[in-house]
Amino acid sequence: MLRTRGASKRSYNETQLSENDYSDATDDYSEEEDGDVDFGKKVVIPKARLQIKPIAKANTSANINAFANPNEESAIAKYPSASNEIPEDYMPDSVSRMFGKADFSYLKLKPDHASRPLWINPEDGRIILESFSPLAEQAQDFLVTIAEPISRPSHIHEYRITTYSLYAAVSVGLETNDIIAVLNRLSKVPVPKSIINFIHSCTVSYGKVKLVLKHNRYFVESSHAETLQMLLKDPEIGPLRIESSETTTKDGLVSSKAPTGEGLVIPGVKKGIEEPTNSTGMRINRNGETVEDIFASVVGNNGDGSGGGNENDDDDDEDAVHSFEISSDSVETVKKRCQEIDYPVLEEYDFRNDTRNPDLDIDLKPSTQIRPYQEKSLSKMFGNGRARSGIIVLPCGAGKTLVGITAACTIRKSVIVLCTSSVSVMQWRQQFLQWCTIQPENVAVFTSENKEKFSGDAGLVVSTYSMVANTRNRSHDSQKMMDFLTSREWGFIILDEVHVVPAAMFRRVVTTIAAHAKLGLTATLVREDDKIDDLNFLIGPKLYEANWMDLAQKGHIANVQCAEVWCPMTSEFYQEYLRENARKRMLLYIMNPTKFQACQFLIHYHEKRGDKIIVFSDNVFALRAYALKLKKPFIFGGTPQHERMMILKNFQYNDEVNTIFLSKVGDTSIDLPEATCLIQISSHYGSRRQEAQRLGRILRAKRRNDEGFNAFFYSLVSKDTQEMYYSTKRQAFLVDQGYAFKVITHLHGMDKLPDLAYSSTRERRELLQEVLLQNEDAAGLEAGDDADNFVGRGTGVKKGGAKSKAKRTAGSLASLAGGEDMAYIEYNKSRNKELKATHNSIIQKIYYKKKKD
DNA sequence: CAGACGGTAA
DNA sequence: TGTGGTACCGTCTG
Repeated sequence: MLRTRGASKRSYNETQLSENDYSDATDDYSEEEDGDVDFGKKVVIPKARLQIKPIAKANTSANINAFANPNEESAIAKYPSASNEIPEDYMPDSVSRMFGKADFSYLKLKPDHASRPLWINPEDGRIILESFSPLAEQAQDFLVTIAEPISRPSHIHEYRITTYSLYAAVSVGLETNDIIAVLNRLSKVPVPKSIINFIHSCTVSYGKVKLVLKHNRYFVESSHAETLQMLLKDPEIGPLRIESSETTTKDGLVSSKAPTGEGLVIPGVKKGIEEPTNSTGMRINRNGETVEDIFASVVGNNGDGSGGGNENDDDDDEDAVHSFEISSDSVETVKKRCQEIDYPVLEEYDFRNDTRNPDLDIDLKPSTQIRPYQEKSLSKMFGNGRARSGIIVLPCGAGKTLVGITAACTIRKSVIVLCTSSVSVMQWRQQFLQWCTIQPENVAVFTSENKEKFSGDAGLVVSTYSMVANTRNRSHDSQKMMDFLTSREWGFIILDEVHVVPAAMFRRVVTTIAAHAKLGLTATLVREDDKIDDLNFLIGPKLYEANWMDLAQKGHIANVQCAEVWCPMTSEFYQEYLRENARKRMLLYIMNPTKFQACQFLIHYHEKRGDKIIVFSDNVFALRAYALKLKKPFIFGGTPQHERMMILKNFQYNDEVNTIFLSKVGDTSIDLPEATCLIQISSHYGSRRQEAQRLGRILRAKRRNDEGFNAFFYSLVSKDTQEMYYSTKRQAFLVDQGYAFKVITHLHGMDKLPDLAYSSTRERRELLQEVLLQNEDAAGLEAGDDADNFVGRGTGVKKGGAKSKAKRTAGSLASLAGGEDMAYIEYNKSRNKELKATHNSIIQKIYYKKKKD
């Protein structure tokens, strides 16, 4: 039943598209590269492109239709049925939706199109970037500013212009005409009218309305009085205005002088790293350095300081600022409404001219240096000399914390940091003390066990979302601390793991804490619900998003080989699987003996190489079963804190503990030591964020660059089960980031592994009985009953073991039969090909086994 | 310190 | 095509 359902969702035609199309398309370009092409030459779109799915629903408030949400399309691939073979054309769907149903053949190519890297789809604002173009890097910088990255595999990147992305572009200082000019410059075809209109209609109203905090009160501000009048006539916003005691003009608005400011230096920027011309450290001017760079390289230097004065676009009105007050309770509503009516609210903090709030004595230590991409993200934030509120997206291990700390050192006002767990609270505190000069007495931690204020009139508070968002009874100390937090004005708030903020309770923190500037940090700006867009008005636009592949190539994060291992169900298990209901099925496919064996094999394999391995299982029963059987330590929710610490310490330093098993605790809230190999045994439910977060656990393993890949990520899935469906969904985020997932259908040598578990029918029967029994009285299972006395048992753990880092041994492959260890097919062929050419990894030595002749 | 509770993610 | 059952967190209480 399952099989037919899977099969009916997608046709092979669609999945087949990506690879073929790339090469076709590339050929098209190179054919015309000779230069003497007619302006009128038609674009030839290979037939396959024309029959892809219709584009999904139109985005709300988009002026041109069909701004599709990529996530709406189901990512169900067709899986082969009972046989062990994979069809040759099996392919996941990261880019298959690229061209939509559009036929571009009516578009006229520019004569020199070959040297221009962009295609623009006139119908939905999708932009395709040829990432092999010499201009690709600059084009990417530009695109990431004005458009949303949708999918960035190796050769072709897909972006989309949306109302949000344009909002972000304007808020980092780009102007309508700049956007269009650069776009036109980069595009192979003239920018379509529809797109120009869209950009115009979106951007004219952007940046006109601001929200400012004064004396702990909120004001909606604009240099255009008529804009505010318009807002006040809005049925939702109008009633929310509160009468200010200040003298108001006859139109009900308060007027004051507009602030000015220039010449800001971000600390920590190493002189002359990226731009040798820049000898005085990076000075950021009103236009934003990065943007200008793009203009210079792409548009040429004709701009005579192009785009100057983009902030206050109507010069005549520049000096006067009008405003009306709203209560803190209505801030969210007002911002939401403004976003809806295409007047998104800009939040900027002119911290250098803020004399009312006391300065915080904080600076980066001289030894602290930030990386180019960290600097780039910060230049988006401080591009006009003020602090813009918004979100910075960096992969795990890329130094988000340091970005936050540097921002705090730039603003130099009281700062509050919110985290999801108390472990990260301590980490933030520690990192602040490590990287910058803040004094410990100026740092306060606010959690259930620590409620001390800082001394002095400015300081740093680190706390958790639940502490601040709590609506229930507070302890006395907690209430006092909370009063302290709400009674004062904060210069800056850092929201760690900002993707949690849209949650119903957590979102209130952004208004209960009155902060001038807000910075959201996350690795994965995705949620499985539709709340992620709310961040646009809760926090602000996405200011910067790093490309994982870029960072990996530049050695900032690890280069990870991802693989999905297909484990056939044993016949006994599959029979039961078909019989059981959804809940029991889950346990059956997780406890599938073949999967267990695959796990055992991979652990064995990677331990021999000297890898440090983390095995993830969402399911606690399976976690324990696997770990106990393999005699490895495990940590789950019920594991007491000191035991966790002990296991992690051993994992980190003890040569004999190279594998640990983790439940969902490992996703967040555990400070994991470096690992180089990750195996997921239970990965049901399609959480892209969880998948990315787990992969993030091995991204720090970047120094050991001995074989091209520094780290390995395996997902074990039981074949022909529900798991296959979820697995594809989960991978979507990583595939969009450009990761290639290989499918491994057979682990050669697995059956020859000594002590292979469940190799006899009897053992498998017993396991099945156990699983079925477990199912029956699941209620009777006391979570964690014998976990306590497990630690270290049977693993040969020597407590406080020898301090030595993992070593890689290269020789292990030879010991494996024939060198053809696994059979695989490739998910993302182009990416894999690339890697194959330069690297000599394990999986490479493995080849795709075709059908037996 | 356990246990109740409410929160989150999917 | 949506909701749900599970694992986990943090906080407060006695």
